Amino acid sequence: MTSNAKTKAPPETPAYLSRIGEAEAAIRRTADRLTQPRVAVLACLMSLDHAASHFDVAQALVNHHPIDRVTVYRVLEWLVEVGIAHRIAGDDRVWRFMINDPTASIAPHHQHAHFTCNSCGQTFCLDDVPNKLNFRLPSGFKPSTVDLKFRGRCLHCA
Amino acid sequence: MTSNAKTKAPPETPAYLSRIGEAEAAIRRTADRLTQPRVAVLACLMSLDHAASHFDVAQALVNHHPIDRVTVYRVLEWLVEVGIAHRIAGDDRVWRFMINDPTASIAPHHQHAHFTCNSCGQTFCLDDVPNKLNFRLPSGFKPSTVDLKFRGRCLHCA
DNA sequence: TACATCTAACAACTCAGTTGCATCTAGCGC
DNA sequence: GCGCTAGATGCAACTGAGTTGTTAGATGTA
Repeated sequence: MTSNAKTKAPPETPAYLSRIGEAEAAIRRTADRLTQPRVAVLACLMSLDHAASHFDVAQALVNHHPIDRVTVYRVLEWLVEVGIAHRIAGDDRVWRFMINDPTASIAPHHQHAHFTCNSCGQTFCLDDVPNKLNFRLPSGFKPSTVDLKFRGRCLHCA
Repeated sequence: MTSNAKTKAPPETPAYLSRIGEAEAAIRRTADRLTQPRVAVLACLMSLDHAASHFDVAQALVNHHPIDRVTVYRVLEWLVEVGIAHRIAGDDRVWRFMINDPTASIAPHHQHAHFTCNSCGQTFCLDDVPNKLNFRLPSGFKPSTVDLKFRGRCLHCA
């Protein structure tokens, strides 16, 4: 990256680079292999406070860790499989991914809440869903998981 | 439809046919045109107690009212636009549609709950979401709508 | 270091949903 | 009842997210 095509310097140190070590440690804790794409994708998710699509991740890594889009899909799927991340179905038919809260690692996200901002479009993960919502299901319905989704304005756009 | 190609009689009167009149009346209440596809699609949705995808609708109508799939998409979108139906984003990246409760026609479905059955895969609409769930959002988040989604076993599969 | 196994990259594919455009028709005026 | 016109339908082609198959390459272990 030279200066001939750009007039002002791009941000040369993306936030996710500082999470590389943390990501490596988390991947080592799984029984699976430590690879560059896994580290980069996980570090990227760790650096965000909101859910990211496969495209967001690939875009964030394109300068320092260019990764094939199929690999991004597979790594994200693997992160969900090993319990490091979870996926969120958006309104635009796009999966978004977010790191699980490590403090809730035993039964991650069986009770879940998300907030999607109508202004910036980002989805945030809200933990601490109470075990008993004051909602009465019709008789005959036996729920096993609950997903609570809010829409409105996030703290950045308020 | 004669008996030469079939050995046993198919169900010749799909449930939606009995809703044709009701559907026509609802469409007349809008300012828009009364067309065969609109009537058929709306009658089909009216005959179901669960949410249907565009494919489900097209499939249900294929014998008596074969409709182009693009038209199904457009009619479903129109039904949402005029407030007769609403759409639900599923976990399989497929939109599903369901009639709005006419008794809640003023502010339809700003507070909404759905139940997706892990066994039969169908999505049901649960009305009567309380105005105040006992859930505290982090400060800075200003919600305008809530969508509560349960997963488990429905009353048919329990 | 050699090897077996798992992973990444590439290409091609599937499928839900969209767009463009020509044709048709519901509803209105006459 | 007839003709006109805005708006709806049907067809074909497209888009874009996500998946699958296969081969080459990287990883961890003996």
